[in-house]
Amino acid sequence: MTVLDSSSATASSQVFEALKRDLIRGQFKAGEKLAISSLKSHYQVGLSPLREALNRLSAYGLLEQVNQRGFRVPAMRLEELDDIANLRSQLECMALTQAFQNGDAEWESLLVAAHHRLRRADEKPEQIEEWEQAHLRFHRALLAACGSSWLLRFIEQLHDQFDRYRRMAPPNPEVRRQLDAQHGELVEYALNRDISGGRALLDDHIRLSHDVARGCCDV
Amino acid sequence: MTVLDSSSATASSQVFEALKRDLIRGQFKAGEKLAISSLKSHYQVGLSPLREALNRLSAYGLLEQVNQRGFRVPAMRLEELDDIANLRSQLECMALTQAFQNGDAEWESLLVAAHHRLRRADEKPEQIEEWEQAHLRFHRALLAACGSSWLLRFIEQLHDQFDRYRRMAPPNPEVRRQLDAQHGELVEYALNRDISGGRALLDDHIRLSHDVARGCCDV
DNA sequence: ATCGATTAAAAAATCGATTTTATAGAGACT
DNA sequence: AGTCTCTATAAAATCGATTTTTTAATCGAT
Repeated sequence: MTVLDSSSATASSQVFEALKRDLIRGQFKAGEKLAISSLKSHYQVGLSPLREALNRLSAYGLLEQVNQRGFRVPAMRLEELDDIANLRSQLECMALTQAFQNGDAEWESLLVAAHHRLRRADEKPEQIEEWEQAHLRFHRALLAACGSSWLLRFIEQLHDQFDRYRRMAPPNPEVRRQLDAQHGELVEYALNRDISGGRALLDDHIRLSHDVARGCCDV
Repeated sequence: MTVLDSSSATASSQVFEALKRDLIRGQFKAGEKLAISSLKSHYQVGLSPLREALNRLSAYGLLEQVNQRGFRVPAMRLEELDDIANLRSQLECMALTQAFQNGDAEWESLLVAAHHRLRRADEKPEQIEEWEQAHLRFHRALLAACGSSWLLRFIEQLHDQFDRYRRMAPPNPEVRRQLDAQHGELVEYALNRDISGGRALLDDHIRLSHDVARGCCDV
């Protein structure tokens, strides 16, 4: 049973966030059909806010809705992973270029701060969720200054999709070490405004995760 | 009062489609707060399917939801129009390249067919909606063979956003003539697999609509 | 045994009513 | 007059029950 906080947010948006997290974490089996009544008791909400959350999640692409047949978790397809990784790489390199061109001192300091928090989160390997959040925020901070809110929106969406695949892979300390090193290098490139270096590294960074995820995506 | 058809689609998805169309058509004032009860009577549906549709539309970006304060139509901002047009241009050129590389005979014939329907729709100027639909389908057909479903998804979303601005502009026969000519040329480039020519033209095509829309977007 | 139709059960979708929250307006005070 | 609080109203969000549709099981026929 997941307890929802009692902030001013509506029940609907709380379930949305909780369900989104769980879908990306892989708490549901790929291709599985969601049993609404069990979700109701699991997340402790009524039918209306739950259905509203499910509708938002299907518009976002983390669920599929079939008319009169409810909601299902999208299947994992190798072809789709490749599509997501490839497009993510292209869009993020595009954003990186603009961010390196437009970024100001404020952007730099937020990026350095996000990187610091990521390194700190790295120290406690037992709390994956904290690291995941710090990781997402780091990548957000890297591109935040790109100046295009629609580009950032699509990148965020692809990142969530990508993570759904990436998080299927078992933890690999060696890969993790490499990825962490790349995060540090990305900050260096950002501060030096080295666009071509940054693009190449970001591309490698995504490719490395992609290759790992690829190994766990059957069919 | 909008009458909904009686197909097998759920009330929820029918309102979604109808509302989406009306939002893009500019039937609601930009920045306006939606009065749920009046929507209920206008679209002749109950509260639940209506709210589900509104939730999907905000996840899609055609509405904004504020906690405990309902749904509102996003404001029109010149800055956002520029962002949308610019990103749309980049993503569509990316897709065009891939479509021209991957497209087969089936793609060619569907494109030619879509173009034909667009020209036919052009003949009856009184029925804007038919032309709009044919126009959307033509642009879909042009890029359909790009091979990336996520890229197509984002392009569709941007196209809808763009149209919300474009359709504010009053009809301009001269511009329309130019755009129509470009559609024909795009087909030519597609059949010849002329990627650089196609990209340049598609870029011009979007820029032309962008310039027109820009004139009607105050602030 | 397989296919098709019929029906019972389960699940999805929708409705109407209730609860909660925001908003606007009246009155009291500075 | 302006600001504050309180209250009445309106709107949003949620709940519980009903309706509709799908799914699964049963029976009969080929």
